[in-house]
Amino acid sequence: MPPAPGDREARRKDVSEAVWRVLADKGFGGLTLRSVATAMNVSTGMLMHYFPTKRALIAHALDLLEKRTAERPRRERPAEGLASVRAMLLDILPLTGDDTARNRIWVSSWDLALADEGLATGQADRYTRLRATIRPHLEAARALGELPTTADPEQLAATAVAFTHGLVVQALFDPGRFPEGVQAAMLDDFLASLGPGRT
Amino acid sequence: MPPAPGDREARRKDVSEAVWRVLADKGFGGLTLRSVATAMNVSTGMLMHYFPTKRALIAHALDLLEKRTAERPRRERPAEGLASVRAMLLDILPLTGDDTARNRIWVSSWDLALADEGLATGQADRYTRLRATIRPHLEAARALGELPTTADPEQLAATAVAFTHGLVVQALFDPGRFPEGVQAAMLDDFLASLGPGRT
DNA sequence: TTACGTACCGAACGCATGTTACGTACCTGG
DNA sequence: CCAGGTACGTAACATGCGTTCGGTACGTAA
Repeated sequence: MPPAPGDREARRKDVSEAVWRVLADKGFGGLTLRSVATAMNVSTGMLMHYFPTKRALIAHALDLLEKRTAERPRRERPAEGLASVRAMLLDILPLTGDDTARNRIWVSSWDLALADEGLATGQADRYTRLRATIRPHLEAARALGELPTTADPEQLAATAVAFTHGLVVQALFDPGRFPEGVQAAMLDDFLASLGPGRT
Repeated sequence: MPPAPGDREARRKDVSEAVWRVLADKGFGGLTLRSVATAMNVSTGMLMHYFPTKRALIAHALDLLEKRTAERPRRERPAEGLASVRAMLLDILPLTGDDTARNRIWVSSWDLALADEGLATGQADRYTRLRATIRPHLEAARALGELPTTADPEQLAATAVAFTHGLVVQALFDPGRFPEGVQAAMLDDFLASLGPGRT
């Protein structure tokens, strides 16, 4: 029997940490077995014990990205409606260092995803799920009178996601111009513009 | 003297075409001297005659991307104000095959740009210029009463760019869900929501 | 104890990459 | 005509990559 049955998951966690560090400052283009190995001061052969091929490592990196995104600390959800949408989008924006790293890695993964059909549909599904998560809150907002009665929640969800991720990209490239306050103000103005009150 | 002084630029144009083809379906991660060479049925040595190093080839690819973006066919600009902004943003969205390829290559370049400080500031500057191009039209729109008098043109330009590029990314990954009509409708609704009329 | 399977290292392999060197064809200037 | 420089192609080079292989240490099972 294996000498340390519980260590295996612990080791994989160590590898995950090293993969994350590499991705955060080199991106997927700089993700290599040796870079990960030297980042945790082990040999490449050790990596192969836990991830038999590089595809497996990349798959693990993407899983890790999705997992860390799902398990990131989130704001409490305030009252239903646009306030909830605001909290969800604030949780996406690169306001803290961790958020910045996570977003940076997501953007980096797009190069890979666009070149691989399987990864591309995975990313498309992820967007679909994100819109589906936001949509009920927009429906609630409409019911509360925070949106025009003619508003299309599905389309608005796509618009909100578009605004948010477009802001993410601009903020990643020019963090000095998009500090936390600016991002929050842009989000608030964007959400306010969705409100009813026009002819 | 060189045997064909005018051919040099013609040859570089051929190389550009091959580089473009490679980028369009492999991205920057798949841009290699041999992939370009085989894409135009020549040897790698021939490439080195025109681009002595790979950095030069990458720099040329980025220049090409910027040039093709700048020189792409554009809609006529209608009346000043939001209608002009609409035309500018429509010119960005991936509505045609060429637009899709161009946007795909831009997104692919972000992985490279985020890992290289020089390229990152270049991309940041590009965004600054794009916002600066849109901003005067937003000021005109405000003067025309198409925007609230309290509107901040610089911030609105950033918001419009964010919405547009966020939509670009979603559309690239899920073109079936974002056909031309959907993208245009989203843009129109987004611009309409900026209008005055609220308390 | 022995036997065995796991964990891991270090070195090597095969391959693709960027780059360089050498050779040849060709056009141009004298 | 010839001399020389340019435009390639061919072949080799060194490097870094993913992957494989033998070997050692160790803990468990019998």
